[in-house]
Amino acid sequence: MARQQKTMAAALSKGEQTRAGIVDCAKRLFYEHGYDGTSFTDIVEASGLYRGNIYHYFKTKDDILQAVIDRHLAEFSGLLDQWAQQHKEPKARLLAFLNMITGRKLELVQYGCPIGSLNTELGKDRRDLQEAARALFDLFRDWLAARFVELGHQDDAESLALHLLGRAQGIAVIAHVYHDAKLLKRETAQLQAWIEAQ
Amino acid sequence: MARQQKTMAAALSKGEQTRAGIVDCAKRLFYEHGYDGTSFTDIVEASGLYRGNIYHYFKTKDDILQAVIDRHLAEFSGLLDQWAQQHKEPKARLLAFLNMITGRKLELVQYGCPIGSLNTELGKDRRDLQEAARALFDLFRDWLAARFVELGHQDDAESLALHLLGRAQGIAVIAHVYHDAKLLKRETAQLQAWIEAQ
DNA sequence: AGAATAATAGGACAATCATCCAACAAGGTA
DNA sequence: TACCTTGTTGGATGATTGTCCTATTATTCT
Repeated sequence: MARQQKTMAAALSKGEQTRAGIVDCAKRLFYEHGYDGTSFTDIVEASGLYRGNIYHYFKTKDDILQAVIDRHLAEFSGLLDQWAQQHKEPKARLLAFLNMITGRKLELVQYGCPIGSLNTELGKDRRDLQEAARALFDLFRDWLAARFVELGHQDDAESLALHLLGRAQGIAVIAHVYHDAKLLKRETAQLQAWIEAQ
Repeated sequence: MARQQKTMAAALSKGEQTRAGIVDCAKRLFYEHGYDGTSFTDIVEASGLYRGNIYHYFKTKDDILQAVIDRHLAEFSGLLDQWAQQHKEPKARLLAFLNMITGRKLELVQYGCPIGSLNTELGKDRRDLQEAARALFDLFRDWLAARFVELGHQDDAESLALHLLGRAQGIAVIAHVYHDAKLLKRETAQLQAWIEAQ
């Protein structure tokens, strides 16, 4: 019975729901307060569980982070597929990437880029975890590079992808530091022009 | 006697030396391990003091951070003055900014930008401290903007300064995430061309 | 229905954290 | 010399951290 439910779209067992809820809360908390700034207690309280219970799902805090990274990967991966379906022109697909940025400008201004700030934090003292978080950059880098290949830039597709990623990161950092949504709009508009010139 | 020594250039009293040593160690530790990743014990051990002694100089860890920010401000401010003296042409002065980045590429690749990563970390959970750390960005923004005014961009000098700062931040983030010094060189070369086109 | 497994409840653990204190030594000043 | 400020030593503080038990209850499978 439960096996059959699993084949259905959104039918999760009770445990799977709890686990997903923990990852949801942790994802938000890690984004808003950082990995180190979020304690086990914070996650426990946010997900409405008891201390010991969460340990039934994740052995360590690092395991929770890995699950959060996997969740991010799944969500962004879904977004990329969506963009590829919605737009057929390479440039239109690249512009969808910029639309995500402007569409999320409020949270970006308030908390910075979830991928960039996570990597920056983990890069300081947790190189092992940063390697896992780097996969999020890889995901975008490869997808963007594929678009530049579509545009005929076979030789420097990866360089262009990393250039675009870097520009986006820089915009996020400055917009976050100065809590300036207008700056974010202005700079993404410049990036848009850059894409259209490729 | 001690009063007279203070009027001399590099004559610090014993206490002032100890205090400067604490700030030195904290500056390095905060950069390499982050603010939250550095404990009081770490600072105490790195500066070769005893636990209680450090409290004689700084009441709280936040006070140490403020002193570290002030130290950064003083050092970068000295750098900016130096560049202004060494170069008279506005573009040459702007290129000196890029030379700092390429000159520090090894530490940038290893630990990221000291200003950017500090602001990113503090922006998560310590808005009060991030406001203090933002002064480091202000310092560069204002100096760069003054150079763009010299180049005749009176109206959008600040926008151009923030654009340049953002580009530099993005380069630092990506180069750090991928530990890629070549990427840093390649991207700064593009920024150099951008400056020369202004 | 009964057995096996998953999930919940609640507390305990040692370690580490920033902070603080009080006694002590040193050094310059009167 | 006596005094007072500055600096040193070394430990103690309570709060918080991540991790880990052990019962007990709920769910799932046969």
